[in-house]
Order: sequence, then structure tokens, then C-alpha cells
Amino acid sequence: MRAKSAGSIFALVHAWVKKVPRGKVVTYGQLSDLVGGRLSPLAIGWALRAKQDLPWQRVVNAKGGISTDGDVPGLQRRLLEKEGVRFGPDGRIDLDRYRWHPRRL
DNA sequence: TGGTTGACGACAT
DNA sequence: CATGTCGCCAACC
Repeated sequence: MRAKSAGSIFALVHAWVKKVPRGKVVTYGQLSDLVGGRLSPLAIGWALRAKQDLPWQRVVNAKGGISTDGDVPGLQRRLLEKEGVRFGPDGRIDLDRYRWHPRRL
């Protein structure tokens, strides 16, 4: 299992995303740091691209905005609002308030 | 094999 | 605050 191979890293990213509690969000940068900084924020996107059973809607960019339309425009925002996340007039959320603070192992 | 793209971030100007 | 540049890793052509 190549330690540097993306396989395990991807799984790690998936694991972290699954840990994000309802009503909270994390940024790509945070995930990048969580996996040890071995994956650039861009690579995180690739990891989530396989969004299979992950709460991918809880992953937003550093500005607290949604950068992806996914397959269904507006889906992510709708899902988050359903979890109690409030969007501002700019279509962004208050990261200061909704950002999830993970506990490192 | 090599170059480009992409669900990004941080910093400089 | 807006724009431009670099860094970053993986997938795609």
C-alpha cells in the first residue's frame, strides 16, 4: 500500500468528511491539513469528486461559499440550509460560526 | 510521456 | 475589496 499513493489518502479524506457533524462545515484547506498536508486543496476536490456516500455538501471553500454545482445546481446549498446552516446575501456562510473544529488523532 | 485542467489557498499588488 | 501569480496533487487527453 504505497503510503504516498492517493488511495489511502482518499480514504482518509472520506473518513474525515464523514465525521463532520450535521450543521457544521469544513473547508478544503482544513481537510488538506487534516490529512497531513499531503494533499493540496485541489486534490481534496478530486477525492470528493467520487462523493459516493459522503456528506460532501459540508465541504466548502475558504470563503464559505460553494464552488461546485455538482450535478444539480443549488443542491449543496439546499442541503446545508436543511441542516440549519444560514447563507448570507452573498451566498456565503459565516465560517466563524459554522466551521467544524476537528479533533486530531 | 508530457502538458493541461480542476469542487482551492495564500500572498502580493 | 478585486485581480494576478504561485503552489499543490491527482486525473485526463
